[in-house]
Amino acid sequence: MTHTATEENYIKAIYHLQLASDTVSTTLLSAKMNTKPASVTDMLKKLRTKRIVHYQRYKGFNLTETGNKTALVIIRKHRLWEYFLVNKLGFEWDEVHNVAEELEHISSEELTVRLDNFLGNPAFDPHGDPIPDHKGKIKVLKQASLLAIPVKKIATVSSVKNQSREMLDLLNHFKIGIGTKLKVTRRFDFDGSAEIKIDKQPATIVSKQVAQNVFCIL
Amino acid sequence: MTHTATEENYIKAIYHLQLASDTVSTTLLSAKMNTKPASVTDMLKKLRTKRIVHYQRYKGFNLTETGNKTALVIIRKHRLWEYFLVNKLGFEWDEVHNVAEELEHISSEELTVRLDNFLGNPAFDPHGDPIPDHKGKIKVLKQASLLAIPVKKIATVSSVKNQSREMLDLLNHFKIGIGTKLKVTRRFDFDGSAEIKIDKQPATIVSKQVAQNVFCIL
DNA sequence: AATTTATTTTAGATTTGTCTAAATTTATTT
DNA sequence: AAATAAATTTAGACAAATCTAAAATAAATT
Repeated sequence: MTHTATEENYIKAIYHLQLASDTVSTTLLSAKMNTKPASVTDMLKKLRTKRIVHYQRYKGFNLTETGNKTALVIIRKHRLWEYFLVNKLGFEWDEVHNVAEELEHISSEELTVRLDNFLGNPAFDPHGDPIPDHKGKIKVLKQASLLAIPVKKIATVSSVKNQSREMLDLLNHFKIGIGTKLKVTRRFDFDGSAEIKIDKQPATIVSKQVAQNVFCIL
Repeated sequence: MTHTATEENYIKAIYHLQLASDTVSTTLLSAKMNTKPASVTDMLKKLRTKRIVHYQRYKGFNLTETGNKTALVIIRKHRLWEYFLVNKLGFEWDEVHNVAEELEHISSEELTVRLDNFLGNPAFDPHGDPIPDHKGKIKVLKQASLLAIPVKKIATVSSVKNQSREMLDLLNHFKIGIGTKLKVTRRFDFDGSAEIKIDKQPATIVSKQVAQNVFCIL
């Protein structure tokens, strides 16, 4: 079955909200979609007849098996295009999201397969988020933020949660990117900041806000 | 001003019909768009308020200056994506049209610029159709079909009108592609077929239908 | 437990792009 | 030039995705 771009956007949004909690509420989804709760209710009825969501009035909702698979296809396309935009067209990190929001709705399956191969079947997008493979399988990394990793262990930056321009600027200044190896040398309880060290460079301090958003594998 | 994908499709269709004759009729456009004449009338009113077409009821219509520029932007994107699909992703000729029909509506100007550069600013798409540059300028070739070029002059295949799978199959069999150098050695008036020669290969005969669709520069 | 508050749903309206059927205008033919 | 045919437009309707305002249900508080 095919879906409109709007339906796909709802499906994707439900998927992301379900990562936090299994059943999703109307108001929460309306906030994420920048629509009114009434519009969400209308859409849920449609998605229910398409067997994309389990939904009973007043009881919240979540994706069916089919809905989940559909979400993963959309996310796969989104992240493959982000990879393309950054690694082939030279876009910056923070510029790609909106364009990828449009590209993810291009329907051709053949296109997705060929794009995936052209890019070398990447497992992670430029922000470090995993790209589902053609079966919908996701590589899960055991990640922890700079707030949570043990002190003095070398870690590799694997993803960055906040994908704003401002964050990118700051990380560029610190010379931190996906794949950067670093260690947390000290933590300061007063403000939650952390001292980090990259190679032989002099140690620097990153704020709690930064530390919360930068994830590493050990 | 921005346009919906549907509006863009109408604009592009009007552009193509205008190549044949300067003013376009409702029925002709409805046939091209696979809609009813009444729907075309509705859309024309909208495009008129957007100053995309000159239109007076019962009198036909054509694109304004603005409409023309808009059409060229859409065609530019369509052909750049076709080039990408064939030359980077390895699609065949005849598979790319439908996908490019979707991709041409992606709105980011930055994307178009970067894609163009990534591809090396190509002047012609895989079918030999010219790709408008960022100013809307088109490289016009003095082309003639195999029916019209003089006998025994070496010519270079520059474009193919019919872009079907069947045509591609036949041209692959003859080893004819964009850029192939050949000459017409004889013509047969009975059925309009032509004998052609490519390099040192033995001469072959192509039907009138093929000859009409293959265009060359001298 | 009753009341108040918050959430969710329904009802009815709007916009976009389409349709059919009927009316109008233009073109063609006798 | 009148009659017929063809093309075009109008009028009114429908589905999709949204909205506002009001009603219904659930959750929280006294």
